[in-house]
Amino acid sequence: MNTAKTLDAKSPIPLYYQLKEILLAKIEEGEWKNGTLIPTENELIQHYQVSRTTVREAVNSLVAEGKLEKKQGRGTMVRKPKIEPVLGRLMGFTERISMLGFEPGARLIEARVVQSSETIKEKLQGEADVYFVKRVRLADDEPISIEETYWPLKIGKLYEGEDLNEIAFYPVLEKLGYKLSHAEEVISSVVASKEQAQQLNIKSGMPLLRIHRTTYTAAGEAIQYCCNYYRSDRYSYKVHLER
Amino acid sequence: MNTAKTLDAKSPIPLYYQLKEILLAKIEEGEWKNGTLIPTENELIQHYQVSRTTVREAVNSLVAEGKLEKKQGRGTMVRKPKIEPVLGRLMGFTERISMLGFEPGARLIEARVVQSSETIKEKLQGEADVYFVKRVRLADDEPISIEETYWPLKIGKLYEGEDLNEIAFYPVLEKLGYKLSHAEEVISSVVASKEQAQQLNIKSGMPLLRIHRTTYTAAGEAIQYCCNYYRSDRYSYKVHLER
DNA sequence: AAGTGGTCTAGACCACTTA
DNA sequence: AAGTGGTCTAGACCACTTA
Repeated sequence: MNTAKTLDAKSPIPLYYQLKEILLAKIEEGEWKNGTLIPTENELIQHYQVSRTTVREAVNSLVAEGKLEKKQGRGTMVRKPKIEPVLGRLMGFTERISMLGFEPGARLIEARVVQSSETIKEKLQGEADVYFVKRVRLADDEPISIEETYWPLKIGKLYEGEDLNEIAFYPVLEKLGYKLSHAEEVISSVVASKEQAQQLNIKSGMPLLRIHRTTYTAAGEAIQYCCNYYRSDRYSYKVHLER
Repeated sequence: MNTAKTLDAKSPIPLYYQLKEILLAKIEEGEWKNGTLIPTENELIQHYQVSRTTVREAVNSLVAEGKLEKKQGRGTMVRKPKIEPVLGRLMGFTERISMLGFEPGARLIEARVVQSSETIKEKLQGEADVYFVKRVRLADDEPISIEETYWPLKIGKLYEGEDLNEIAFYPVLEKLGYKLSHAEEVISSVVASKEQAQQLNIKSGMPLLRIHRTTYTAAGEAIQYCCNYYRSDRYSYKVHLER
């Protein structure tokens, strides 16, 4: 039990920070399980031989990070992993649909190099030619959306040889070391064309949610532009707003 | 200068919190300008006759909220207002449209007490009757959306006597001390009914962006449920996602 | 060198939860 | 009644910034 690391008072690293790291390790390594109470302030004071202020500083910063939760009179608890803050998180179709509890799928319509339109050029910061992939996306084998993606050629190359009826784009990129950072989306409403209706197995004239997305790497480079058309009867878009 | 409020040691409100509110007021009322240094910890200790711990607790919580910024050896500064994080911010139509550079407006269609449907009951946490307001919203005198809002009766009462062809809801609530906290939205796509098309001055069958919003107060109470139908040719919804 | 915030101690009384 | 975290005091030494 008392394998506990001790704090180094001579270190330039503040005591509260050393303690915080120790507590964090116990949480992440599962020594302290979700929902259980951690030792009380007095126990931590005794154990690590520091003042209450120091203990509180360590614990409070973990509370601020959402790792711990304090209740006056009761104790300090390891926080159950929050219900994934799903909203506002950049995800691909595969990831999103899996998370919603469906089996993701794809049906390739076409994949080829095309000339950039003006829009594409603007979004992808001037690429003359781009790699275009068009797929119907499925959830539990039912068509949910039409996905039209445009990639800079150097990215497109990475997908050659991959089975476009199968792959999810983002995991491939991340495995190759690309760091996705954020995306901007513009959402609007359109009615299904005859072709779209057929591909989505709905009647033409039905409303579709159209989502344009531009995705950026951590370096600030636009790495993807896509246009997705979602069946509005099977998919809705959720947003969380803060005042 | 020394019109400063003093702290009430006998109040059940903690000293650090009283102090925090005082500091916050000085920032928001502009007594302390953006980018200037606020009094030092020692000055605050002297002035308010509290311990350093208490001062630090007040200041640190404002630092956590982004209102202040500390620099060791230099002092504590009022933080310049961030480049408005417009996306993801809960705003009413009036605020949003103004920000986009248009003149907001409204045309009242109806306002009355109605029985709650099952949906409304669920969203507004069980209210039996609700105050319903339906308006067409305008930007530069052009119809942009149809706004159907449902309010708990006690909130609805606040709008009686107000000119519903004029008012923006949120500012009224906030002036009355209601603290809006956040909202959840569900976005989908629909086609305009004949009536909607007429109200929005478009053809029926045109696509509309439908946005359901449930708004919550800081107390966690659902204070508004609304359903907005936006012309998709004049309005699009922007979202920022983080990986 | 003087002044700032950063870290830390030892102690006190309190409100709240649980047994 | 005992134990928890919440608030608060008075004091100390430190690293960093500025003059």
